[in-house]
Parts: sequence; C-alpha cells; structure tokens
Amino acid sequence: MTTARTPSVGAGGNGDGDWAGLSTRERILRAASTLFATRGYGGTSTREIATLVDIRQPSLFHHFPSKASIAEALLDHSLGRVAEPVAQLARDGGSAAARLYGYVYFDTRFLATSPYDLAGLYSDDILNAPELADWRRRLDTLHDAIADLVRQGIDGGEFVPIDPDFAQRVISGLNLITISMHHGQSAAWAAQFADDVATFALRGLIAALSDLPRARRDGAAIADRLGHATV
Amino acid sequence: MTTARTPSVGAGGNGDGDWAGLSTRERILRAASTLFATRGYGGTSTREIATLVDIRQPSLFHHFPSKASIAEALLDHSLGRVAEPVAQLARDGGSAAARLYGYVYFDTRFLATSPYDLAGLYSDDILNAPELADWRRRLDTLHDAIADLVRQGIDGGEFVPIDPDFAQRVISGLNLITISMHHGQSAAWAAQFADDVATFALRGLIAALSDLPRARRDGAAIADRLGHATV
DNA sequence: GTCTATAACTTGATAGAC
DNA sequence: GTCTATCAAGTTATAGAC
Repeated sequence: MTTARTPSVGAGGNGDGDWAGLSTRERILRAASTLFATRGYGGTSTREIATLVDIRQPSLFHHFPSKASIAEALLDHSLGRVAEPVAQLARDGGSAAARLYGYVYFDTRFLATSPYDLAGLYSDDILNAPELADWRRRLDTLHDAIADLVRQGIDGGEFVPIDPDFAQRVISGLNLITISMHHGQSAAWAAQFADDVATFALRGLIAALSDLPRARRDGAAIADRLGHATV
Repeated sequence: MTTARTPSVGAGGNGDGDWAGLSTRERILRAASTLFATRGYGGTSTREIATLVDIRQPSLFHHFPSKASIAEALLDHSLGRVAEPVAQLARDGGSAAARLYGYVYFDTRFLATSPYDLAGLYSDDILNAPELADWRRRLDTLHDAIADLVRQGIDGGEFVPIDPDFAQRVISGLNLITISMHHGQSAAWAAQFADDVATFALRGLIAALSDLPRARRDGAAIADRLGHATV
C-alpha cells in the first residue's frame, strides 16, 4: 500500500528565507549551511538537512554523492575564489596596510552578501576531516598569506610590532564574526560594513593613525581589483 | 609593546606521557577537551575519548553520567567562574577602558594557563544542545556585560563609535584565539600575553591612544581584583 | 528526481561480573 | 573502578520502483 507523496508543499515556511524558485540543489546548500552553523558538521545529520529541504533523506544523494561533498560545494563557493588571489596579493609590492585593508574589505563584503551561513565551515571539526584535506591546505595558504602581509607591514614600519600569527587569527576571526552576524545582505549595506571592519582591523595594527586615510583610499582600489581577478 | 613570539602548546601529545599521576576523571576532561576542539562536540564519540584515556568506553560512565556532563564540567571550569564577576564589573563605575582591559587581561591569563583546550566548547554546535541551555544563558550574560562595557565607553567618549555587538564579538573572539593558540602555559608567560591581548583590544577601541597607559595601569588593578573575587 | 526499503555501521548508554 | 557484552536508536549510503 504505497501512498503517493506530494513533493511540493510551499506552505511550510521553514522560517529561514523564502526559497521559492530555487533549485533543490540550492535549497540543500542553504539548509546545510544553516545547520552546519548551528549544530556543527558532525552534529548535523543528512536527515535534518532533508527535512529542512522537505525531501526524504536518500533524495539528497541524487544531488550530492556524499555529505562531505555538500560541505565541499560550500567551501568552493567561499574559500575557492579567495585563496589564490590573496596569495598573489601578498607577493605584490606596495603598502602592506593598503593591501590588508583591500583583502579584509573584499572578503567581508563577499561574506556579508553570501546567501549561505558559512560559520560552521571554518572550524576544526569540519576541516580536520580527511576527505577535506585539500580544503584545509587551501585555508592554510590563505592564512599564511595574511600572516605574511602582516609581517611585511611590521618590517616596513607601517604596523606596530605584533605576533603575525596572532594578528592573522584576529583577521580571520573578523571574517567569522561577519559570517555569523550578517549574510544575505544587500551590496550597498555590505560595502559600508566592509569598510567598518577593514578600518577596525587597521586601527589595531597601524603604527600611526594618520596613515589610515591613505591606506583606506588605496585599499579600496585593491579590493576592487581583487573583485575582478580571474581565479 | 613587546608582543612576544609564541611558543607552542605543551599539551600537544595525545600520549599518556604528561598525564602521569592524574586521576582518571582529570584525564577524561583533558582528552575530551582536546577532541572537542579538534573534531567538535558532535564529531567526538565517547569511544574516542575512552581510547585516548586508555580505558574502555563504558568506563567513562562511572565518572560522568553522560557525554554532555563532560562538557558541563569543562564549562563550569571556565565560564563558571567568570560570568558573574564580569557582570558586576559592568555595573561598577569608573573608566570603561580600564574595566575592559581588566576583564580581557583576567580572562586571557586564565585561559592561557588552563590545562584544557577549551576551543570546542564555545561554538554553537555545543551550546545549542538543550541540556546545556543553562550554560548558553550564562554565556549570553557574559556577552551582554561586555557589550554594555563597550557601550559605556562610547557614551563616555573613551571609545570610538562602534557597534557594541560587533566589539563584543571581537573581544570574545580574542578569547577563542587565546584558547586555540595557548593553553597550559606558565603564569609568567600568560601574564605577558594577557597584557599584549588586552592592549591590542584597547587599541582598536580607544579614541585617544594617549589614554592607553592610564587604562593599562588602572586595568591591571581591576584584573587583580577579579582574580580575588569570591564566586 | 523523488520515493520506500534497507544494508552496514556507529552512536550513547546500561547490566552485571570481577 | 574497570571490564565484557549488549541494546536501542541513529548514522551514511545504496537499490530499485515509479
């Protein structure tokens, strides 16, 4: 006695956002990102994801070959397009303060407009999984580039003496704060917020506050260039 | 301004070497904290904890009635002794900059000397668990007190205008960075590091950098008082 | 593309011997 | 206080009907 299920509901309203018109794959990504953020990767089951999407659990596997591949798609969306351009930025010459502003602005604006809640993706509990080792390596590359940028700023006298590893963690922490406070924001709002965050980051690092306006102006151009970089 | 280069953490080895003489209960707490930090709460099984302690999995339940109670013991150790004194601190009068320095210094020094790797305890994946709702509430209390302190600093003109909620997240992020970079450090080293971190926090918030030496001096006294507060 | 059914396995926790 | 043995429930993932 197989009772036919009506797959489309529409009235449910899972409180999150309105997913009308989105593909199932896209709804899976958004549901998974929310659950990863609130319950962790290990604490999220594929059943919970499926329930939020309003399909049955095995139907997920038509769109993604494994649970880890859902996380990989989200990592590709966020980390995939920033790691290499920033590594290049750290090799470019010029003011380290302006380049750091440029990176923070660029990444903050991107994360604040992302439709996904990526907070759960950048914790050890997910990146230590063996099948995501490649993504862990790419995140390490990004972190190295940021620490290198800080080191250049210290060596050039633009920044106060500070442990570059500590500073890198603070900057990466700003990204996580951005993610958890705001996602899915409008472009205009995100641009304002990105300036606030990048300015705040520089205030903590810069030796002479009188250098800030210049770093902000030059950094805005660098952020713009990052946005157009071919990855 | 002597932000020192960083030594590595002593408790890196999962071996039983540095656990000689510790009670089984204590070894469970240390093993669990390490695993919660690296694999998340949901991603850590009681079998993994037991393996690291070198006992069988059911033996854990002689020392703790549930997996969640292990997390609770770690939360009690860290959050338990700081939430109320800091809430009181936010109600005290005086310089907000000095009080904020005092809190950050106090908490950083405590976390850097803790034998546990508490990084995994302060993420949503664990604090959203229903059985830990009381601890979530206490953490919210701490966060409210910090945001309130920031708000007082802005209203009094000591701090630059900034979103108090954003500033609170940055300060709490500094705690997480401290936890993940250093634990099990010596008291002397931790005191130096705590000054570095608290000074860094104030640099980002304070309106006039010339106020920093006074806030640091007065804040050191406040941190000392927090250390002697009866909880 | 989604479903039902289920395989193969891991999970937290309990019972009871020693 | 630790063990062996085990349970009920939950896990990811597959098979095959429609």
